[in-house]
Amino acid sequence: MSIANGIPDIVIGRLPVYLRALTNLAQSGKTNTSSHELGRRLGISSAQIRKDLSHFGEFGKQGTGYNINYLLEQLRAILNLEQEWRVAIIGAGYLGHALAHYQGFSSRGFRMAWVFDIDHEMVGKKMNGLSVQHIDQLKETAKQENIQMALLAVPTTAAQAVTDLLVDAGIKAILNYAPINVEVPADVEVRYSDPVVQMQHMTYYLKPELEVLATLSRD
Amino acid sequence: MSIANGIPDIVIGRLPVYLRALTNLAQSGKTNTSSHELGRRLGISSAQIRKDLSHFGEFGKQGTGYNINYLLEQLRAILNLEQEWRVAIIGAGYLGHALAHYQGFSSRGFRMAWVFDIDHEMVGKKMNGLSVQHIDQLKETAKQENIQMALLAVPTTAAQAVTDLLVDAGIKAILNYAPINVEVPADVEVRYSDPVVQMQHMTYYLKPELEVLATLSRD
DNA sequence: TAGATTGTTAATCGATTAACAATC
DNA sequence: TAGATTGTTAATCGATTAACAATC
Repeated sequence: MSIANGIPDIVIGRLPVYLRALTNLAQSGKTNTSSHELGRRLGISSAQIRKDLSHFGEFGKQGTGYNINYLLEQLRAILNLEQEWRVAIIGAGYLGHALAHYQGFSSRGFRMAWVFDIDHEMVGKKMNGLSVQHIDQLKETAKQENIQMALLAVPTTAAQAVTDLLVDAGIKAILNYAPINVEVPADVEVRYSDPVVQMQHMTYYLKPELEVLATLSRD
Repeated sequence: MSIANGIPDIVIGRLPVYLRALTNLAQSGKTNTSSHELGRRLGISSAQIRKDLSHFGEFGKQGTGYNINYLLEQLRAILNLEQEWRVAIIGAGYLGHALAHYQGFSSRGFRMAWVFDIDHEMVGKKMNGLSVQHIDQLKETAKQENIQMALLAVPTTAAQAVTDLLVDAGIKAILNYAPINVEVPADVEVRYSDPVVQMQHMTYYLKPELEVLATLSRD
């Protein structure tokens, strides 16, 4: 995570969530909303939403709230989503396959048109119309096609080594699906997507089963 | 997210990350570590790690740090991971397919042995050996098999309706992969996994391309 | 013993919330 | 106008960090 240039990273992290909620509201036919309505939908306070937005300007009107399309435009500009970002999928396994077929990227600012794998057997195979390339070609392709981001969907054991290749290829943002923390230079963004971390977060709040083990451990 | 019973939710959220890092350290053959080493790996301060752990007890020794296996055991106990949690995959599309084939669940406390879909055409098909069931069977199966958690991998348009079915079936924790905030009763945990939200968080920090549009918008 | 590292306290830092004047 | 809602300030609340006595 970058050191935020004045604006807290936790605020930046909420903007895509606002963007998503506003998009959903717009699709349901609404043209206006308020910090209260948005907050209710997201389970956060209206004050927090207004405060977050106030870091970037004034986007609403007293009495009537926010024009959804206008606020969407502004959020897209803030998040640098006025351009299309080019993203490589690294790893042509089941997860890479699912990512290559996911329909939700292009409408939200991302072009996923490249798949790489280290296995020569996979090279040339098609994934949703995309031809799998060998990872050795990454650097050249990344430069040519101006790829700045990668989704890392390789086995845990390969994650750090492949990350090093991504960095060497000039990739500046990595979403890592492998359950391991990778090291990168300070100018490279890394975020993590590990379902088990999220699931284990939830089990803390769940009622454990009553079972023999529980009884035994009471001694 | 639950209201934490005294212990901040943000602390709970870091425990699975500690658990993961410690597991990786153990696998690399180490038996001991320190808050400094762990912090360096995770990019957080050693003080924060010690403070987080201090909410639950004393797990280390002055001078020598932490026994990795002991700390792993303690963290598993805190996160209710001494039992195996049973988890249903909802949606037999590409993502459901990838989840059904993912090898990383069982070793970390989760048994993924059930796949449901709303499409009758999918019912009976096999996914990594699992027979896809119709969503109408969810409630009965969930009770019988004591399923408490679900991974929601259905289209956005179906997410809320299917969530209602999950809640009705007694599911108490949902990891939602659809890019929409769903409403649930207060006793149900929901967390989100939306790659685009993470990617849009990163684009904020990336240098936008220089392009004609950028020049024009400077006026 | 000397060095290392814990657990904890107090201080600092930062984020959230409540409240309200401004104004649509 | 009356009602609604913004943007912002100040107060509150909470999280992080620095420092260190205790002790392995």
